[in-house]
Amino acid sequence: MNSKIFKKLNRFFYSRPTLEVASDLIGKQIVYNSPNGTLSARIVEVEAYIGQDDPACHAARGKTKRNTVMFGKPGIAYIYFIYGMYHCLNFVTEPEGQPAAILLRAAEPIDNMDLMGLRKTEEKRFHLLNGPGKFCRGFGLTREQNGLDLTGDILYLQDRNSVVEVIEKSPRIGIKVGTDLLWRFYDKNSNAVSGNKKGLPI
DNA sequence: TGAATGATGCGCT
DNA sequence: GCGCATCATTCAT
Repeated sequence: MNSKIFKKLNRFFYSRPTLEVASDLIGKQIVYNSPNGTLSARIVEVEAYIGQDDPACHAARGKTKRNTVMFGKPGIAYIYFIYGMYHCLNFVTEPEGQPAAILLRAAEPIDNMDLMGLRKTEEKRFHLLNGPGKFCRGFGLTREQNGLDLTGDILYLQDRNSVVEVIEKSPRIGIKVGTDLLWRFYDKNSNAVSGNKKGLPI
């Protein structure tokens, strides 16, 4: 079976230093066995949010009901609701007790684009998942999936040995503090990076 | 074609 | 009440 040749990312992968994990995530495949079918995409853009000293991190002012999973074990999905209408998906990193996570900002659709497209039609291929809110909308992820274990069989990441020639770094997007840190990573050669107006036909 | 803005709900002070 | 790890649309240039 195909699943045998792809290695699912395990707990140890996520437990490492967040910036290492973030860089390694570019080119990996995210798979979601949703109620409507299996969706998958190639990750092309992420951002790191690390600990209590990062002013932009949700954990900067301590543990709250919302950010609890960030303080838990690595390899868990942290999903929050934002701007009254969007969701953002993060992967919890670092050993338990060290709050940190990686925001998934953009991906290239692989399997079941039509399912993603049913939620938002007339999209072009590389415009379907090119933003954190758009990714969750395309995949149908909401707070109901907050806390899902990424080492399980519902939502997980795997290594497809996808080639990434150039990983670019930049300041994180959409925040007002911590903008001096170059904690955004993206595949320079992808057309699905957020903010790219071009896009290509399906 | 770049900048400004409205939509919309919830977590946190 | 305020502000937010966003996005699509509108408006000005």
